[in-house]
This record gives sequence, structure tokens and C-alpha cells, in this order.
Amino acid sequence: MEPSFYDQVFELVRLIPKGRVSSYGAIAKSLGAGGSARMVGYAMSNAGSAELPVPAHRVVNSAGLLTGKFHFNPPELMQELLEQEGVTVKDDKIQNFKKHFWNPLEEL
DNA sequence: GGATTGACGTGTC
DNA sequence: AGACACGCCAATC
Repeated sequence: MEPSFYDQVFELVRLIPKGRVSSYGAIAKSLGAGGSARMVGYAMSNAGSAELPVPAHRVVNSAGLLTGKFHFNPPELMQELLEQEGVTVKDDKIQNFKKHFWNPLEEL
């Protein structure tokens, strides 16, 4: 099976350093998908089906909200993982999001 | 192979 | 400030 959009998303997400987070839009842009940030999120839904583990908890929306936390098992796991990596999360949203933000376009 | 579906983003009202 | 609407585009049914 040839590398699909999903695989590209998975690989990029795996490149996110520990303690850092990124947004769907930034990832999509980095893949050349432009404004198709939905594809990134949709791909992440398949993250559970990925062969290699994907740190989906490091990917949030542009507002820094843990929109996909309900897709975890359990849902609160996402916040737990982030806090374990030094990211403060309150009310399902990342504090200092801008500070923890990892831009694949610049860092990569 | 057309219709449906999103873990989004940005702009309006 | 909060709620609503539309656009984008690939994968799945």
C-alpha cells in the first residue's frame, strides 16, 4: 500500500518532540494540504489503527483545545499524557499553547 | 462512482 | 463574546 495522506500525517505527528504540541492546520499545511485541516483530524481517527503508536495527544486544534480527547481511552488520557510531558492543560485547553506550539514548517 | 463524513479553520451575525 | 455557517479535500460506504 502506497503512502497515503494518513501515513504522512502519522509520520509528522510522530516527529513532534516531547513536551510540544501542534495544530491540525499547521500539520496539514506542512503536508501541502493547505486548508484541509479536517483531513489531519480524520487521519488521526485512524491513528488507533496505525501500526506504530501515534502521539495524537500532542495534536490539538488552533485554539489549543483538546477536541479529540473523547476519542481516547479513556478520554481524560489525553490531558494526562500532556501534563505528564510538562504541558499544562485546564478545562480541556492547553495553557501557554503558543509557548508549547511546535511548528513543523519551521522546525522540520 | 456518487454521496457521506469528519480529532478543523476562518469569517460573519 | 458567543453562536452559527460555509469551505476544503481525502478516505470510506
